[in-house]
Amino acid sequence: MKNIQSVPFSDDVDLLSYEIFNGLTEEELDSLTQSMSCTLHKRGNILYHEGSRINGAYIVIKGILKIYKTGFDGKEQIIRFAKDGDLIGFRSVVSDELACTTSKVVNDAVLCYLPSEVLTSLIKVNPEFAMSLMKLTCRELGESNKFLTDIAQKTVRERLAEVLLLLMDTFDLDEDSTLQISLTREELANMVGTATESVIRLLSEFKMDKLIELNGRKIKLINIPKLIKIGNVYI
Amino acid sequence: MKNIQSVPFSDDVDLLSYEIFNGLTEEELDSLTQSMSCTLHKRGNILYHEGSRINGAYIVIKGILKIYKTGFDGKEQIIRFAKDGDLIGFRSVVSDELACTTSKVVNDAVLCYLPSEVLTSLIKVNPEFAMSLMKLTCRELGESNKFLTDIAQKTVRERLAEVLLLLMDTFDLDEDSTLQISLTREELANMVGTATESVIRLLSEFKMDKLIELNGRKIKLINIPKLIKIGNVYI
DNA sequence: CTCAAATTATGACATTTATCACTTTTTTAT
DNA sequence: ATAAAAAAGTGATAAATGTCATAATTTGAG
Repeated sequence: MKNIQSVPFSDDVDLLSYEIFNGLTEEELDSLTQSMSCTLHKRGNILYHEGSRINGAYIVIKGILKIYKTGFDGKEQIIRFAKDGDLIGFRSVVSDELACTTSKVVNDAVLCYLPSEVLTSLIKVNPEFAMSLMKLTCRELGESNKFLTDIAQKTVRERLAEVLLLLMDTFDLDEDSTLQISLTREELANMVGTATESVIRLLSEFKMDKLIELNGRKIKLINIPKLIKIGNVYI
Repeated sequence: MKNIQSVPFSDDVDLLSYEIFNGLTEEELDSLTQSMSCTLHKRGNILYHEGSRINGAYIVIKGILKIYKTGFDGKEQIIRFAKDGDLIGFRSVVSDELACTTSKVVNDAVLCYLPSEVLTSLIKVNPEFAMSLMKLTCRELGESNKFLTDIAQKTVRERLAEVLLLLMDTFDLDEDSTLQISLTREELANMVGTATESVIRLLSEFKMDKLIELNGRKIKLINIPKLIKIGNVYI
């Protein structure tokens, strides 16, 4: 497959710098490095499909992936994005269930594969690591519940404002206060949970109201306080 | 407070029978029993509020609680229900964050309080217990993501059918195929993520279509296959 | 560079769902 | 048992959002 390439594990990647691996000892980290295989994945590549059995997790070294579920009529619902330092696929490994989401590369990514035996044995051997993974999952659960409530109660307009701010938090703005990540209108719709046309119209409205500027897929946030107000986002 | 009463820890409650405590040794279980304080909570009692700091989790011995988030305009979004054997409040203890939900007693409940130190020390000492808690959280996360997708993509009608089936799975039907749990229309609306009036109207429609029978808050499911079809529920 | 495919954009319209105002019924507390 | 409060039910209406059709523009593969 031309869109996956094996890449040597680069020595300048410092696993320790990733929050998840905080509790690991030097030796554990070394053996982890040994058992990892790292690959380069091109945009569009699917790591795993919803419903498939996965035998390990991936740590994202570089790049961006979208994690989504596919609804009854085939429409994607984006659950979250993963970027450097994020662990993906881990939920299915631990819960011993089939993957409940699909992971697709949005920006070319370098990923390291962690076989589930390695992961579970680390959990059993190192309680601090177990705790740190558990924290991770609990935070994710908190976010998922929050977003569930938002989708249930906020209007599409409010949710779109919120999503723009969420993207700002996750991927930052460049010097120009433009969102560093660029998504298609459809992908935005799949985050917000609405129709693509609705996102297009609302973005135009936001532009008219001088909240944002649009330049193809680049979105520049020019009135963040107002977006916060519209999205009912309390920080 | 008259709606909380301390109750002696009854010897016929077998903690081991709860899935979460599977991995614990006899001694661990004994010391756990020692450090637990059990109380009886009346309907309407709030265990903890969203945003409050909680210093322990509760194991539900008996009764039903609803776990919900409060939206911007004060509307509740029910995330899940907890019943015998379920652990609640645990997420905030582990992630070391403020409670992100409120827990309210729906059916009078007996709850045992587990101080967070006891819980965290058990996690550190017993990897199997840690794993079992992690599994629990991961499953919950999977469910939350599924529900998120449903709310984002399904119609209110579909979601109501789905919620009825969910309640069937969680609380079973009696001999009469009536849902064992009875909720107000507003509570149903707060699960489905819609207005109370919409639930009232849709329940009437379901009744007209001979899918259910209504008797006050008692809901009898008389055409489950059709409900499955309407809710697009694949089992 | 070029062309097909994908994406973005826009208008018209249908549908769903929320909101409000009000009545009836049920539940709860005293 | 009775009054007050809460919940259930109903209709009218408005607002939000989805759907469909179609055109313009952009993107990306070769």
